[in-house]
Amino acid sequence: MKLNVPAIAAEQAQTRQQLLEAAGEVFAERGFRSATVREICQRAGANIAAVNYHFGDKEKLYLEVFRYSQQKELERFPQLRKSADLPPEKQLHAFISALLQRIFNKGDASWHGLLMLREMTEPTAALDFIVAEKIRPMSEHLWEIIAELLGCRVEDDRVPRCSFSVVSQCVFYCHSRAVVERLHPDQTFDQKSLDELAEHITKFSLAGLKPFRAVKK
Amino acid sequence: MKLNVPAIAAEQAQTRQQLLEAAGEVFAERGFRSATVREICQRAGANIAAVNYHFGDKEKLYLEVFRYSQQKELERFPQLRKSADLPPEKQLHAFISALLQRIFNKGDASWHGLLMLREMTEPTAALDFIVAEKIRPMSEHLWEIIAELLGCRVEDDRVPRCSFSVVSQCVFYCHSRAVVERLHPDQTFDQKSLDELAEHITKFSLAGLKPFRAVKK
Amino acid sequence: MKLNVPAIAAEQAQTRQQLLEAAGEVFAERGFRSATVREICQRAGANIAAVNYHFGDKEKLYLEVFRYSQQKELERFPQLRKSADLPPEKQLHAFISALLQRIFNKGDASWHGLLMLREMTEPTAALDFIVAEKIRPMSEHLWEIIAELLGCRVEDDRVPRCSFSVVSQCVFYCHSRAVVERLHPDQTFDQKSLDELAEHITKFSLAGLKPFRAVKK
Amino acid sequence: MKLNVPAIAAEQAQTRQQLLEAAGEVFAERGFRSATVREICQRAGANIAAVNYHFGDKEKLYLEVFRYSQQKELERFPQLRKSADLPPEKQLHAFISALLQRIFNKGDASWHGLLMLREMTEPTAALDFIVAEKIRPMSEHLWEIIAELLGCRVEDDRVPRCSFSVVSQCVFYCHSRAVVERLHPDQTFDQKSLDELAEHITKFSLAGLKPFRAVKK
DNA sequence: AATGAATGAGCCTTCATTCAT
DNA sequence: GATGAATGAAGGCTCATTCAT
Repeated sequence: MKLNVPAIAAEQAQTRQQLLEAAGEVFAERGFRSATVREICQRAGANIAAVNYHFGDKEKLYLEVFRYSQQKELERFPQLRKSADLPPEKQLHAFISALLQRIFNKGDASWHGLLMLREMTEPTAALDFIVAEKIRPMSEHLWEIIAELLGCRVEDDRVPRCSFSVVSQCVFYCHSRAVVERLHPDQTFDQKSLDELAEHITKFSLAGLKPFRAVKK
Repeated sequence: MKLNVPAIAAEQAQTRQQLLEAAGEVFAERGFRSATVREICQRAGANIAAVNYHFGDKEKLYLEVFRYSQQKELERFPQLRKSADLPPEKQLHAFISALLQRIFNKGDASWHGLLMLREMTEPTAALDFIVAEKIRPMSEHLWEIIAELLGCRVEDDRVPRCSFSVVSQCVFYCHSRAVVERLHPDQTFDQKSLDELAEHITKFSLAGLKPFRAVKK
Repeated sequence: MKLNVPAIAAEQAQTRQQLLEAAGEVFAERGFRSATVREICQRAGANIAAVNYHFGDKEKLYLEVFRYSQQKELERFPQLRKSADLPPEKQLHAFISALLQRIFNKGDASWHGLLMLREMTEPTAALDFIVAEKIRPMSEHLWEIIAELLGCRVEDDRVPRCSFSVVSQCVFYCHSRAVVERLHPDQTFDQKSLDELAEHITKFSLAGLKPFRAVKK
Repeated sequence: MKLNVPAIAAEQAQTRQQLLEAAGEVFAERGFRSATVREICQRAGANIAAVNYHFGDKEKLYLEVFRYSQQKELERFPQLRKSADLPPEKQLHAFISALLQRIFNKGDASWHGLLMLREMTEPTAALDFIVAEKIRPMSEHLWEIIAELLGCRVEDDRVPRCSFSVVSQCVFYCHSRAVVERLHPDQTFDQKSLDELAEHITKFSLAGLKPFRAVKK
């Protein structure tokens, strides 16, 4: 009968996780303000008071959702690592592919990107967390690839600008998805399309970088 | 006593416009849900019942704001027109410059872009209107430029993809502004920076387009 | 038809007053925390949102109730004034009588005293207001009477102590009423009893003051 | 295993007492409604369900607190007894001193008086208990002293009135403490002040009783 | 026996909307 | 036509209480 303690702990953890998942969905769908604690609890199959019990209040739950999202993403997509043995062109293609995969990541975690998008429009404390834990590491990885392609140091002024030119082409399909779908209703985002898209962005970017190359290294 | 009727009508029109301006600001700042009718009416110096009186309800006001925004923008930025006499490289640069200008458009109409951004995250009927009236015309203009640069027909599959690659670099600084400011706190968006940015994007894009050029067509 | 403006103003004022009266009763009966805005609005025949509309929130209403109470009391009991032509013994009797009248003041204002009693047990900002506006003026009036009876200056140390001895006998029947009623269930507080009580307290106090008289003036 | 049962029983009794002490404090500080079961259990170092487990519900705990308070007070202050060998003047002084001591009783039991004060404003069943167990015995003791001083029978009408006049001067400093502190911020209630106060009240009362003395009876 | 996760009623407050004037 | 007092639904949050363990 001593076993019931871990059982209870597990049950509590389960309720907590269900709340986090439900909150992720609802916050992504409706935004922080429009999301109601009631709906979150209903979707999580929990009582109306569950949010306050487990997280204190709606705002703390919101922050916790981002922490949870980041943790889940780390589990699903082990950190992109610079593989020094690959040529930088291949590394760029790998980076672009991976970023698109994350963005169009379907399934039970599809709200992660939407939440981030909402933070862009109306930043809260959560954005600082995202930038520090997720965006900056990815960004620095890209800088190294770009610097190598340009034949310059990572600190060079051209690096961030060119990085933005690359990244922007990827996140565009996340941020402007609603517009893209209206302009090209037949556009899909299945795995095949994603591969083609990665191909296109890599090709465009590698060529785009050329005029910025250092004359001499 | 009948003489004051036109005066009253003018006053009413003024109240209407003040409501639209105030609503634009407040909707942009807070989003549809968080914006309160009270604040809009206060900023417009109008009665709390003014919104319902002039527009029926909050939602109809929201749609009306976009119509008003589009109309105002047409007045301020006469439609970008393809100037067939310029070489396509110059036309691309002009397009990019103009788009950045619109996006970072300061002044009393600075809420137009923010409102559009909000529509990306949470599309409403307003987005259909924006796409039809604003984005599609601009998009088609860009397609023509790109098609000419690629030496292919406007209907070619490469055209929209390459267009997205160009446009994405511009709107990135709008959509991801909050992130950019956190990654590079010293980045400003004054006129000089905007010109340099247009220069960079044009250079990157012209080079990026090269490998997509039709060998012969 | 221009007359409707004052009519509306009057109606609003009436709702406000009904809310204040209802709030006074409910706060007195239940205390600040236990009192519910719902009950206050119901008793006032107003909507649940009326309190927030007229007073901002529950706390501001609470403070306003005290201001209202003080104003009402001033209307009903014109300020006790030292009538220098009466001998101090008569003045003391008049003071005690008036204080008892106030305390046992029946009718639609019977909650005033109860509210004050609650402030004794759990002081809020309202008590500072009461002391400044109501208690201190009365207190200073009594000091003058006592000083004259003792044949000393108002600043003398004996004055406040003896004043407390007098006042305490009056307010006792307010503060400890619940106990008094349990110890002597047949005790009533009608006008006749109040007169007898005033008689008793005056007699007791005048005699009690004697040993504190200044030997020489 | 059976051997730990008494140990457990002792532990349970200790938890019960800690709950009573904590409840006394919290009820005194916040009042019945504002006091939360959570805080009581936390202060007692007990589980949140402890109150319901040990006392049934919050209200039963409240009543139990008074029973506990009375029992504790009996232990600390052995019943004031009429010492027939002392002259009544000394007895009155002793009574007043003892009452003031109880009222300003500092230390870990300082909430007893506060709780009683709360019962004055909003009597519950607890007040009946207090009156029967605590106030009536003290009251009857005072009546005997007063009757002796007045030279009349205990049943005489003057006795309760004069008793109230004496008692009121003592409890005043408890009930109106918040006001006294605002009118005379420099007033303290240390032992020395209490002795002086007892002196004053005795002097005032003995003199105040004089005109009520039976001429002959 | 004792725990603490979970419950649901109820509180204060906000807000778009209505309606008498 | 235009106002603003009033409405009532709904939201976040608190709390005593319960119940499976």
